[in-house]
Amino acid sequence: MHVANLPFLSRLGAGPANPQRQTRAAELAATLADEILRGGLAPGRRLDEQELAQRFAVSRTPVREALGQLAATGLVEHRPRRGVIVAVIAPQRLQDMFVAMAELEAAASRLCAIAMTPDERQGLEALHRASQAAVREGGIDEYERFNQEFHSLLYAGCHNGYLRDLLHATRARLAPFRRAQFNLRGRLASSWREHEAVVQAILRGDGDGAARAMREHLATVSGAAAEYVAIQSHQLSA
Amino acid sequence: MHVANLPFLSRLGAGPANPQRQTRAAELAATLADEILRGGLAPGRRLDEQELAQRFAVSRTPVREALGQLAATGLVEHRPRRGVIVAVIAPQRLQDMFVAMAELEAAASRLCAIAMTPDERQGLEALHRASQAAVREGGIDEYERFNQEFHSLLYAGCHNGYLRDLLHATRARLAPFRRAQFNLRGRLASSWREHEAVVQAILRGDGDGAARAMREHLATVSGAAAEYVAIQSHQLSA
DNA sequence: AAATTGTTTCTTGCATGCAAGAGGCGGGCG
DNA sequence: CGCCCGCCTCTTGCATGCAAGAAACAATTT
Repeated sequence: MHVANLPFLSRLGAGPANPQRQTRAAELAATLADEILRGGLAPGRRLDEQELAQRFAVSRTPVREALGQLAATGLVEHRPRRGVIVAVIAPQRLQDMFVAMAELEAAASRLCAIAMTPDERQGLEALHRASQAAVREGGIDEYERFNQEFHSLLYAGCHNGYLRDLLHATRARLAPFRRAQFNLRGRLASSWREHEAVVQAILRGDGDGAARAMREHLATVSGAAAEYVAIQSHQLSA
Repeated sequence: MHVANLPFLSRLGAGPANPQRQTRAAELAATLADEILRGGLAPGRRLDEQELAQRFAVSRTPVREALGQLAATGLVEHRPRRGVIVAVIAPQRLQDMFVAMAELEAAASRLCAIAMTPDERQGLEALHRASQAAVREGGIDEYERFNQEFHSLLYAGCHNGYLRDLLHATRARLAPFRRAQFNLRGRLASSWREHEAVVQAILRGDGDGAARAMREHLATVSGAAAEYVAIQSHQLSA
């Protein structure tokens, strides 16, 4: 690339209210992670340093740093001297992740039953009640939003930052493989009832009950893993 | 979609020598991770690029890549344009990690009760029986080795690679704060009895019981978190 | 003396250059 | 006709150079 170092151009498009400027490498890592988790970059796809450098109008150095960071998080795989590819998740590992996710959510539910503040309990109950309307009217999209918020309240309510990080990260990794719409179709009512069991157990301070209810709830959802092979092969062919 | 640090999936510093040659950056990252987890580099300590470059006889480039990877795993903290320091773990987060660790081990125990093969069950029982000798003779070091092996068998027996990774990573992060000897002194017999409860539940296929027993076992151990403040302030002053 | 501001120095972030490994290709060989 | 081996090219890994930000310092002012 023959473009000289033009640092005075770097703020273009960055927006005016840039609170605290990050490094290029961090921005790139965030952008690429986003694309991967959204499914825009299929597993197995090669990430060429020069190509990315051109695309983002930077030199290879920050690109390399970004790829290295992504490799450290497991989102991409680094084969020494042979380049970087988007990580390919084996079907067995995906299955493991769904199972582990259920256990993590169960643990969070248990902690919620013990540790949630009265306000948080009220908030959870209120949200759950509100979602009932979406069930009655069959609003899948709306219910899915309630569903996400429901789980987010649990992540917050467990009052455990580390567990919350594990949950967020695992959820993000599983996001490309969740077909929420698909899973919810025809299951709105039963999903709501499963949530109901979780909520009631939490409200009565029954940690074991909350954990069990959540595990059962997710056991049905995680059947989605079966889809994986089809999705994976489809993505690889693209 | 926002991707936070995914500190827990790091395989840095784990595992034996890689047969295939790695890059300098990866070696450096592994070495530094090891030093940090062993406590050789205290939290808050500044990591100077040039200094590290000299020490390892490389240029700043691979050092920077290594530090970036460590930052992605959460082991160090990167302040843009202000350098890198060894991550300082807040007391609250440490407490959270102990609690989460207990939940993860409980989950593993549950899965063991369900999924362990007959061979694995026999192996676990055999190890547990063998460790009884160390208890009788008061061999703390010996018992600690049995203890580590015991937990390793559970990590393997749950047949869930993702959960195993979470457990390994969390255990590694907590390693500097575990004072195993301290915790075991005078507790050998009770620790063994707690293990006994876990083993028996697993052998009879009682997942809930195994999880509960493991949670109770670790609840006593995690009191170690209280030590943290003293350790931390001591390390910071060095 | 404390605070503030201008200056100097040090460190980081990024671009570029170069050498070595990996993969592709064509020619010689079985 | 297929296989193996050397060459060539492309990519990666690392070193180096340079500019900008941050910290350290000094001098001036209040």
